[in-house]
Amino acid sequence: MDRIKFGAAIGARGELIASQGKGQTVELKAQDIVVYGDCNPEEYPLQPKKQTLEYLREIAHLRFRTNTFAAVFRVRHALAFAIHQFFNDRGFFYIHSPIITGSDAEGAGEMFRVTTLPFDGPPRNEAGEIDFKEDFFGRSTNLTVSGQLEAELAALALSEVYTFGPTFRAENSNTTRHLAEFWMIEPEVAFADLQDNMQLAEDMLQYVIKYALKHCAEDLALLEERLIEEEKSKPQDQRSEMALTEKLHFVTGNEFVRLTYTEAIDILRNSNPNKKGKFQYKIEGWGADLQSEHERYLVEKHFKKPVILTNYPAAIKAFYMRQDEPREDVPGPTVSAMDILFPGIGEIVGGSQREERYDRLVQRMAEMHIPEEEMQWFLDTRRFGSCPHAGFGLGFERLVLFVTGMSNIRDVIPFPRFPGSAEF
RNA sequence: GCCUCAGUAGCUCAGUUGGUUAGAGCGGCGGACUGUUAAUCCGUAGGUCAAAGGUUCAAGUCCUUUCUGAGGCGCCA
Repeated sequence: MDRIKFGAAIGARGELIASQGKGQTVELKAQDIVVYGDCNPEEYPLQPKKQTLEYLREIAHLRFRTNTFAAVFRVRHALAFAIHQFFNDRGFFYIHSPIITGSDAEGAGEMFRVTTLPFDGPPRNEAGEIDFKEDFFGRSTNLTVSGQLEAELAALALSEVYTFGPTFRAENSNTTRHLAEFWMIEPEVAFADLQDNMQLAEDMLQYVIKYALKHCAEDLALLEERLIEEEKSKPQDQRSEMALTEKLHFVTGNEFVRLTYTEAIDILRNSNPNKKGKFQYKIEGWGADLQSEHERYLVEKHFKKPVILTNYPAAIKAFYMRQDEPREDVPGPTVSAMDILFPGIGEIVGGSQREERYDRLVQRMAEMHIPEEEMQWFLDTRRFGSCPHAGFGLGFERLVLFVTGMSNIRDVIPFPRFPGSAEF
């Protein structure tokens, strides 16, 4: 008995009987107990008490053993499984897009270089530049920032596809919702337009959240309890209006609000915080990108539910998004983009109908200085049997963040990678 | 990358306008008790106050730099 300390691994054999204790129905009346692994409590970093998430993050190799993280990772599993099930039920094919990519023209952010060249004295060409022809792949390569372009290639053959894999961004991002290595789901659908795209995203989000509510009830209850405890120490006005499961039911039971960027600007321009100068960035006119504070206002104050914003100004969006027909009531050119904004998380989905018209796409690439010669393989989809299609990217960890009610994205992935940290 | 806040025992924290030997709870160890659920009671050990430098008769407390962590912003999913 002396060896059974907190954290020890034991095996017990005995009779399962009705329990007299509170909060449990059965208990094991042990006949014999084996200690498999001792655990010295003086050295063991975990203790049977509340410990901060920041501290547990520093011992991420042991934090699986806490109730909170065990619950988080079971929910994470359920969500991943539900995503595959959702797409499979709808006839989508799971495509494995490459993790090492030769493309660096996607413009989705800074990339991590993949190389086997030596750092001291790499081979150089006649101009004195590093000669990547000598590198492992015979060219410069990076870790992928998105599987979208490859998914488009597959969609134009298999019609309905999705990717679900690791994604890497070398941005120096220090926030509660960014990681350098994260998992992204990217469906891509042929013959779909922006409306279809929005519907697919909303259906998917509601499906997987319902799945979690149904299959992770105990874990969500534990996480909800944790949140309620945590909020007791916060001032009244910072507490959330809904408990976790109530919030999830609300999202699955209500349609997302859909509005255009232009409509959103009108709402924001006439909003109280804008008139009273409460926004750090005042909304002056049409064309500027929305700041976090603006998105939060729309989602958390104005509509109080998930919001899908569409038809952003072309100037602030990616080259591959489909150009809209000009409209008299819209001040400038727009594209068929959509961002889904969730309370507390911000952007959880970013997508668009794709520009399927070869000439328009090439023209746009030229405007944005995307080297055409490196993108021939992508342009081939538009040269040979192009068709309307649409897709989006869902940040998996942001979804897990929302469903578990955790507040830092570093706590919903087992071993988070972020600037200055790649431990374990 | 920018801004703000924080770093005191294994963990969670208190430490007043700078002023004698730096405190508590939990955890550990020793004992008592026990159908317990974060058990309880008694006793006990445990600290280079993140690091370096400075101001001062005197620094956990003030200043500078560095490191680490958190939050906000930007980049985005």
